[in-house]
Amino acid sequence: MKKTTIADVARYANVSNSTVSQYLNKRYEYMSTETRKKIEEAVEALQYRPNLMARSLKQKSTFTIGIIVANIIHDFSTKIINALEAEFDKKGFHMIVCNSADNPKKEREHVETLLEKQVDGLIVFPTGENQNLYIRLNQQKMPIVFIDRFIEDVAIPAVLLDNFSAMDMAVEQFQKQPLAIVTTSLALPITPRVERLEGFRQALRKRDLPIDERYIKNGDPSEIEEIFNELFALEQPPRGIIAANDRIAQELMVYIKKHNLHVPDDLQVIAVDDVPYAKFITPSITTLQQPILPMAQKSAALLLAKIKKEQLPHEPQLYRFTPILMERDSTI
Amino acid sequence: MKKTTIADVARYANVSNSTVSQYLNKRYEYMSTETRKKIEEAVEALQYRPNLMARSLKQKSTFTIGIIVANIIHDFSTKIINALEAEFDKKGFHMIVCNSADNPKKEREHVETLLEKQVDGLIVFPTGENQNLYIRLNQQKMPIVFIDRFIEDVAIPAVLLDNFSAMDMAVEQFQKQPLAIVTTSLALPITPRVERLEGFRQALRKRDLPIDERYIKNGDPSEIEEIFNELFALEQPPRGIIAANDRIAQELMVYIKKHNLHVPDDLQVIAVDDVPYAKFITPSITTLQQPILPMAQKSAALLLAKIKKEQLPHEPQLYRFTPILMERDSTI
DNA sequence: CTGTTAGCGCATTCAC
DNA sequence: GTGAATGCGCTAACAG
Repeated sequence: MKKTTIADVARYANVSNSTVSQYLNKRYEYMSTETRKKIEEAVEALQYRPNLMARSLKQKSTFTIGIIVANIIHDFSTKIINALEAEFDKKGFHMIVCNSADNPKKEREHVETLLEKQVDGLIVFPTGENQNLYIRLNQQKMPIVFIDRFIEDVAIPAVLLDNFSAMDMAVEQFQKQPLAIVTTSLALPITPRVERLEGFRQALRKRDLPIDERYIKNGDPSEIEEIFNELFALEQPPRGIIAANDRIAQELMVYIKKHNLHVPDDLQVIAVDDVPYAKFITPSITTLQQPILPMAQKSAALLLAKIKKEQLPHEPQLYRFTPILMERDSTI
Repeated sequence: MKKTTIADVARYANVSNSTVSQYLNKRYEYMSTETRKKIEEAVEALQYRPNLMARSLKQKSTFTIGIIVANIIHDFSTKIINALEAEFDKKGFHMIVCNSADNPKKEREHVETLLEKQVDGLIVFPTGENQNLYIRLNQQKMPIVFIDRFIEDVAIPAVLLDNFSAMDMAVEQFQKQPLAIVTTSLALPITPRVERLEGFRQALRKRDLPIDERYIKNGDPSEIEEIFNELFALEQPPRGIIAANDRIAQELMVYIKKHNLHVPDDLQVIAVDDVPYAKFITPSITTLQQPILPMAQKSAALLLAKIKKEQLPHEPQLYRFTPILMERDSTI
């Protein structure tokens, strides 16, 4: 019942604890082939498993990293988690996954507990509200990488979509006006939401199209249907609409079906995030796919470099990834 | 740079380590309000954070549990992970999430490392291949709960769908014959796949319908298109088809669009797992929704009970959950 | 109420 | 080559 320890193995093999420790760390030069064999047998016989916590306590490294996603409900979050898991698994790291649910307090608490658990590094989708916390951690050289979002004036690298190019690419696809964009709530200044709306405005400006804030909307999922109602009650209903993320895209699909809107003739549609149904729904939906795998790989690589203290001298703060346009029937 | 420890706090506050430890564990009865205040200040001034690993080493409990999903690619897995995260978060537990990718060797390795990291318990989607491992762990009283699948002759509770009722409900919905079912690869005897095919056979038998194995198929995602080709090349193509999980459902949707099959007139469709697009695609798809939240709650509760040694005397081994039928246009 | 002591399981000098 | 001693940071008796 009681766990077998290194001492049990040592006793069984008739050697000292430290020799067993050497063996476990594969420093075989420090022992005879004979003792090595004895220890091998003892480990097998006793079904010995080292206690990595005790080891970590000594070595100050746990081979586990903390992930804090802002909202596990988004498709993008789960896809990133999956990709990160694959990356870190290759390097022998485990991930503790937490959800801040876009709640800065929960975010802070998770960060603290994760640090108390001595994780080697942190990957977080920041809510945007804990600047001081991150500034402090950064000073303490805690390895951190942001994904999807960043915090102004905090020198922590962030991996995210090039939201401005994305919106430019989107606007470029539409043939008719007016254009609208809808995203989830801006109650917090969340990077992709802010940037996508701003990118939308820039793309219109660049083309000398009028910017009318009545066509630039945001709201909680529960309010989205009402938002669409308002949009389509305007004297000039939108002829093209950008769903700024997968949640909005889904609401839009429901709305389109319910009100029997004709895509793309009456309304053209582009969704950010390559939702799985985009290609087989009728009509198929044009999307801006985030390059999940490269983004996850970059994040993992950045974090691992920091953990190994391979700090690049002048590392950029923002790593922006260009989306992949999947042209389909909703923008023909 | 060096982490501040309990000793630093003790020195700063002019008390002993153990008094600080008492304070940290909120055993305030054992100290004067004065010293309590002093320690409070010291903790604040030094920005002290306890090292939970050191604590765990002593107390033999880490408040982290290991999750091993068989295939993170399935919608069901990520939904369960999300629900579990919420449950365990409530109780102050963290989760280390691993993916075995349906590879028994990876599964075993993850189990071992997780144990070495001293997780308090394990929730796993077993591949089905490591009976001996689980039997051993169960003897050692390691708290474990299976989800979605179980292993024969291993006394570990499993939370899963009532696949037999599910198939009966599905068959009941169809109005025309012949009926077919397709699931992912049976290279490994994975519970839901085996049970859904068997449940399908039972449902046919019960209704005195012929059982023709040519209509009961399985294969890797890459082979699915070919499987549909075979199915629809039969002298009597299926008039109703069950997609036994979300991956198959997606392949089926693509196939239907590509070959312009008419649902539900030519072909009726039911999918297991309530895929997000089911309600807004045209025609909408009838699904058998797995009750994710109750399943996650049950699993978490079972595991936590085991961890707290509240072992029920005669706990059942299998907790089967009835699916929720979402009747939509694909089976009208 | 507070301090002393002795581990938790392992790694690492440093003598032998 | 091998072992005894020390400490990682914290908790838990047990004295005082």
